[in-house]
Amino acid sequence: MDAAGAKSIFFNYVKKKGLRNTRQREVILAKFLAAEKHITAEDLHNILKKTNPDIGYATVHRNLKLMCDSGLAEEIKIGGKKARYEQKFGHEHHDHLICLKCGRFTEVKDDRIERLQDELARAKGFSPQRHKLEIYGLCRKCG
Amino acid sequence: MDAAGAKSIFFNYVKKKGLRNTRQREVILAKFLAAEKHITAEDLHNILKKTNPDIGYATVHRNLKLMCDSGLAEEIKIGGKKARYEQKFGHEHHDHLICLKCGRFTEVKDDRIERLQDELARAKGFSPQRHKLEIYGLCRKCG
DNA sequence: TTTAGTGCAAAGGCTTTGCAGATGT
DNA sequence: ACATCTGCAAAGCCTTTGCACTAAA
Repeated sequence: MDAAGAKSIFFNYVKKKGLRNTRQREVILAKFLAAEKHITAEDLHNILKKTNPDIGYATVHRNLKLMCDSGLAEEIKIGGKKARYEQKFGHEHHDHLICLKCGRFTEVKDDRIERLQDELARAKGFSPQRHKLEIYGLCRKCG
Repeated sequence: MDAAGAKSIFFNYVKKKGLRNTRQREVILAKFLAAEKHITAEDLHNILKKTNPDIGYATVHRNLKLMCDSGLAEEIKIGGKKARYEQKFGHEHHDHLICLKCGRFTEVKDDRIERLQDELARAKGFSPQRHKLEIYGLCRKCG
């Protein structure tokens, strides 16, 4: 699915909720979709300031939260540092390899692990809904 | 290993680092070891206040950090909320099932998952050191 | 007696909220 | 019109730090 698709998902959600389609909301969404994978609210705000210096930090936060509610974005916090936001749409679930030296993330996924996680949870009488797997270590460059 | 063993690990570390063995340090450690598995700094501070009302919050934080450095404790942050501290000692690595309704944690572990994680990382040229797996869903009671 | 440790309060770092004015619908 | 949205600044929340004093070694 392309950015236009994501846009319509988001604005359908907004409409359904009786919320409004503002100039800021539109540009925040557009820049978010065009941005790198794991962006912070601050980074996004900085990008926005170039073209829309009037947009406030709070508005960026409010809209990122709304994007998460709509299912378009997901908040991830790594190491208790500031939140990062990831596009979920057209972007299937994955886990992260996080380099302890350079801090870069790599996305990975393994169906066998996914399946085992599910089994493991169910074996404990738990109904899994989602999960987060982060593997910390050294990447190829830093190792 | 018992609490006495944990204590000596910690104070050996403290000594080796040229640090000191204070009254506060001793009681913070003792209460931490006696406390529930995933305690927050605030909870620990509250417990301490009962017997040692003079101990400050900052001191609790400072000592929890020291316990982490010594390898005795581990800081875990779940959902970006306040940090929780876990006893690592005599307590092998495990993952967490986290109930979205009641918030309770359950510890789980599966060697097959551990192995696959390792393989997966290495296949990407990554040298894994540690990882964190959190599975969110509903526990038996809340499901 | 020297240097780490402590308690307090203040400062940080990030996120959230209150408010008055602006703006979609 | 009227409720949502926005920008600003202030407040929150938790953690960390600066400082003068206390206390290990």
